[in-house]
Amino acid sequence: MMRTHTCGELRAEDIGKTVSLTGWVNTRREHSQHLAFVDLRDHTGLVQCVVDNDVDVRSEYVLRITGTVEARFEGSENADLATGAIEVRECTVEVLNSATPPPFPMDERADDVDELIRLKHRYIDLRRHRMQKNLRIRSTVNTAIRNAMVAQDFVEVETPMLMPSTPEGAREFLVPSRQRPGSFYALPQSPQLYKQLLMVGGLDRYYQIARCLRDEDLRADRQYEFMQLDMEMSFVEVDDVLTAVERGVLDAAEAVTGERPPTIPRITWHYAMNTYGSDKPDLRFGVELKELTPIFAETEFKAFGTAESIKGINYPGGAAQFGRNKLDALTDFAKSNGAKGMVWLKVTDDGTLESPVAKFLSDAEKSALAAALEASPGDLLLIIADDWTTTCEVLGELRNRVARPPVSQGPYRYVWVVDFPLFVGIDRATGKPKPGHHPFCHPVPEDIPKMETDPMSVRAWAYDLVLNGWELGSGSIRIHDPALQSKVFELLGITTEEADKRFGFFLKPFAYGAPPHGGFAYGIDRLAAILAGEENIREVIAFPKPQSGLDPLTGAPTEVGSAHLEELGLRVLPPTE
RNA sequence: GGUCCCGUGGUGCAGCCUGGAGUGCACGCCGCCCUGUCAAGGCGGAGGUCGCGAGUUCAAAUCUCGUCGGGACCGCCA
Repeated sequence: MMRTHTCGELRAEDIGKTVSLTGWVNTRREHSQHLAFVDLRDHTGLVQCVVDNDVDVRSEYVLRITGTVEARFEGSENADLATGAIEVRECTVEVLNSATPPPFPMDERADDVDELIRLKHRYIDLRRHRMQKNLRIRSTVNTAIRNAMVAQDFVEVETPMLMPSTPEGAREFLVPSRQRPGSFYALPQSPQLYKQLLMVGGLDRYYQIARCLRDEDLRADRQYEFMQLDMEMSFVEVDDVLTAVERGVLDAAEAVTGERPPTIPRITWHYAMNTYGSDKPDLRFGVELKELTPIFAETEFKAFGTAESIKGINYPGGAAQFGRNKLDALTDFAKSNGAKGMVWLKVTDDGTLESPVAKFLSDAEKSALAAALEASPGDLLLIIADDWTTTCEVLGELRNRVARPPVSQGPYRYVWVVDFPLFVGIDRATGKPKPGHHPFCHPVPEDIPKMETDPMSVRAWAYDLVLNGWELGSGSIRIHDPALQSKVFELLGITTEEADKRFGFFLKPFAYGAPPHGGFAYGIDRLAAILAGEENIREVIAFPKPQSGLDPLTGAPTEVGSAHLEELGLRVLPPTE
């Protein structure tokens, strides 16, 4: 090694040692012809080196410094630096490489720099403490998860990146075949199909930190490529899967923060919707949805009189921060989310309710309403009256809008949402129900008799893991019984021929003895981002892409030559108007 | 496909509403000075297609339209 120590590790105990350090010039403070201070930086931190100023040493020069560790002069210690008690003196400086000045500051001021500039120069941005910390947190998360899976007898198996195109779900990236021009592989949206085949193959417990690719529009929590902890288990029930996943995510949180979150609570999908208005509820704050429908059973207020479901939330102390403009904006927000309208009430200092609709409500209704929402002076009450789904969903959006802290702000509140509905909504084209999770998801057995009579009420053995209001992942127990699978296909309006065509390579193996099995997959980028205190997964990805999907560093995607295209049997169409 | 916000020396901002010479601030950069600094300090200097293109105007960083780029969100992500 060119160094004897790293920059950030030197302490008072090292005084007297002759050391060689390597790193980048973080800052240089020059005092005269023969005195300058160089803060040398590597991945472990900074250390101050006292150097002779006749060496030309500038920002981001790559140096090897050999010198002696000495205590700093009394009064000149730096408590902000881990190495602040010491400095390296009598330095011999070797310039290993010079550097042009970086395009942005290397300290936290660069957090405000246009992200595109950071991405164009990502190799410099990565030197910064924030990125070093984030990528190491991510590595810690990966390691903790791997260890947890291995400790539970999971076998790591890699699955193909080149697979057949399947029309379901997210838009795929396609890879043209050279040997079969006109035919294409698809890059995996997830290893879903393969992992179930591994169960048929008797692997018993499979896991993989898998790269998944989806050609959908990018967001703060979405990239074209992302990593999932993907797992599948045989001969299990829901509880077994949740327990196995839980160990990994709790280990990861503990490894990063030093604190183990409590056992993850489990709530049903219906409870989540009814209480938080979301299937990915953020449990870090209250502001729960309260049932108000019975209070207005006899009301003369028309907007409430005809509604199937009336619910409200109380944002404590919110009256003062919501003036008329903000309340109008909230109302518009509620409408844009599908509500017919929104009723707001402010609790005044004497406990009366101030609202444009107050005059339509009886005293009894008002006091029952205040009691149900536990209203105190200064509170802001928001009420939605609509069908149950709309009421819950809109109030859930309002709850997040007014009261939700940033996702990265602790504490970490994991929650399992279980018993998702088997079907969600009706496909307009076919008139048939749409699968809530995917078409191989096992119904809750006691609900199977209702599949024909009341399909929308059938629950599934499907579950999501949520952290601070972000969906980390989802999974289910799969159907292993061909008869039950046929029945589900039938309800979905998928004929036997269609099923064979679309899922044949996947379904046929199930005839050869498929074990009951189930699994889960969760996003490592999202988990790492939250544990790193970031609100954007790009901050925990070494080389992410911006919203356009164009890589500002490499220029990808690029055009390719006609010979290359011809070999693949491809011709590019002129741009459409 | 849609809504909203942003684009001014290398970086971050102000200027724009109410048009009048590329005006200002901080950091960085270059040079000089300085023997104990901590994002050192002092003095001096360089550095600009105000994203791009039209339009209005005697005159556009500023007003209008378009376009490109970035961000947040909706659609989309079984």
